[in-house]
Amino acid sequence: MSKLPSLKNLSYLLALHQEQNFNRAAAECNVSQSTLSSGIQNLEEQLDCQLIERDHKSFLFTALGEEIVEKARDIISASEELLHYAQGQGNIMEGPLRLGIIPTIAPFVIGELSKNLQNKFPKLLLQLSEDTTQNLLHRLRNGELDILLLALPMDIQGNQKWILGRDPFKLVVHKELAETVGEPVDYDKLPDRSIFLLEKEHCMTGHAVAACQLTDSIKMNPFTATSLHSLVQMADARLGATFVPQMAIDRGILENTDLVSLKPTGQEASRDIGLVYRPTTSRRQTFRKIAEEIARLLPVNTLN
Amino acid sequence: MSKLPSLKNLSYLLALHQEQNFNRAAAECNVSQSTLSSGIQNLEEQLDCQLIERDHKSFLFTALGEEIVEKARDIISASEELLHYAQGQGNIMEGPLRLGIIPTIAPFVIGELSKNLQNKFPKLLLQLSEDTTQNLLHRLRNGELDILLLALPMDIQGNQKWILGRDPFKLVVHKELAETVGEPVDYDKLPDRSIFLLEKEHCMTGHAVAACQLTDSIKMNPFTATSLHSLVQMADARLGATFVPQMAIDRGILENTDLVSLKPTGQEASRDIGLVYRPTTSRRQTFRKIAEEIARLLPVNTLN
DNA sequence: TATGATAATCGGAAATACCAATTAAAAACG
DNA sequence: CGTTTTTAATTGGTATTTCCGATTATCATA
Repeated sequence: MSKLPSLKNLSYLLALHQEQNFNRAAAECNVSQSTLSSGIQNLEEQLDCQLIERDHKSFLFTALGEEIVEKARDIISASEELLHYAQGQGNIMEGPLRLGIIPTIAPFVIGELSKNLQNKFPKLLLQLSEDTTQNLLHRLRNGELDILLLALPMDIQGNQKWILGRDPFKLVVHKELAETVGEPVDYDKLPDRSIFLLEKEHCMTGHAVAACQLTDSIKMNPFTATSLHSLVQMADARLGATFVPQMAIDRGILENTDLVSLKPTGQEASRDIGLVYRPTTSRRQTFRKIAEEIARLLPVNTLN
Repeated sequence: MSKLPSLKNLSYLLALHQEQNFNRAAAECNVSQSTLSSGIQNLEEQLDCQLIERDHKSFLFTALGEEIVEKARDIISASEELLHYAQGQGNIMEGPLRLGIIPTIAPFVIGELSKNLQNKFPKLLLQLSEDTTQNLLHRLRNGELDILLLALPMDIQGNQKWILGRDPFKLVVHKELAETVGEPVDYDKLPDRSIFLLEKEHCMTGHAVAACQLTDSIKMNPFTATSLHSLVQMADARLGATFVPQMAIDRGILENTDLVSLKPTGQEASRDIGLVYRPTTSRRQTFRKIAEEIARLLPVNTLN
């Protein structure tokens, strides 16, 4: 049997893939350019295949090379995890944990979550990152993040998930409008173009429209906001109505406003909140404990 | 950041864990005993923890050591998989595939299966292994096998599964007895102690009893057989009745006998057939293709 | 045509991996 | 009870590997 590739060479390959440049990749690995260059050649020899196509100045990863990079990433991160696990004497709730959260969830959980985790697992180093679902999934794949807190349903590609709980949507209107709309909401009683939503980059827009059975698009205003807090301000200024998730209301987003929240049309007008991770992770147990902590903070906890 | 452990040292650790002896482990790795010894010490130093307790003659793996072994196994096998994948130029249906099958499934699928796989994937090297569910699960965990074909429901521990299809149970009796029993079967019409089953090591016994709603244990004969073929022979000799899975009948297990098969009591008197694999595998795509091939051979294919 | 950037190559130095032989300690045996 | 066998650790020396700095070759571009 031929010799296994060395982790060192695999990490050279990853650095090269990330930097797309031998010098920078070498610097990244704290080795000389010549070392990295021969490391890659060495690897190609051992694997008996071409990983990069060289055209005498620059280079390109081959299709096979890209696939090897994917696999190498898993191996390197599993090795890092082993190292970290051993050095922590088997304590799984120790060291860095990189958690990505979408903007329509983050502000309403990170306060409580980081406080609780700090108390229960003082050696855990929570590193939060707020971004859109698509960017987060990309960064999870890259190994830049460990787990994601997302709203579902959603195409999570090759990843795995746990559904932690449910977060109902509420229609938020100025209190002087509440009477005319009724409860559950009759959208027909709202003026045309009076419902404001977030930019389409935010998955909440789609989730809210689907969950609340808001099919009549004439009711929607073409202006889109970039944050829930903006939407609330607009509603408070009597520009119209909007949807707000229950968890935001629980954390007081409507305080100091003249807004009221109404139950929207639709039996279960809600989004699911889930934790997403790579299927190849070796930290399921750690993630599970994080899942339990987050689930306790949700309006409806459905983690089994 | 401290240096990653080398794959070489991790493989020394695995060999030591398997052999529980430095000399044999060293031989296994084709290195001298001193090399392996210092390799392990090296690893302990790098990981900054004690992996084995030495008592001046023998040694014992520490709890942490055992856990590190588990993780190391995943890393080594992922690396082997990467190597193999690269050397096969990305062809996932190439090289050895170690498949474990329980004895109440194996004889009825391996013929067709290996023929079909041979045709479709001539470079695939199928290595079959027949054993009980418990032993197979143990060997899967050890990395000795890649995937298992089992009957479900079953505690598959930390592993993952695909349900491939359903396999109905039939009550098999001598044709002269068929009239008196009726269809669907009325167990009360059978003499006491007239139902023969397999040894309790075979999961089929439990599955058949549960699925066919055979609660009245007085009907069962305390003698237990070691194979379905024995059971059939006993039924043919008019010693009693027995349960046989549809897939066995489809493959002609009742040919050249005077037996008939009857539909047992119970709406869906059947077992599920599933493929089980380690959650940390990197060969899902390969396994999926195997799953499709197997599913086509089952009485009821439910693979989505 | 010169300049700068890039990746590959080469030769020597440093680090390491490895082995054979030896030691130390305990277990098995007579 | 002493001898032999088995086991893992240690030691010292050798072979191998890894790594770097310097150099070369190639191309882009100024």
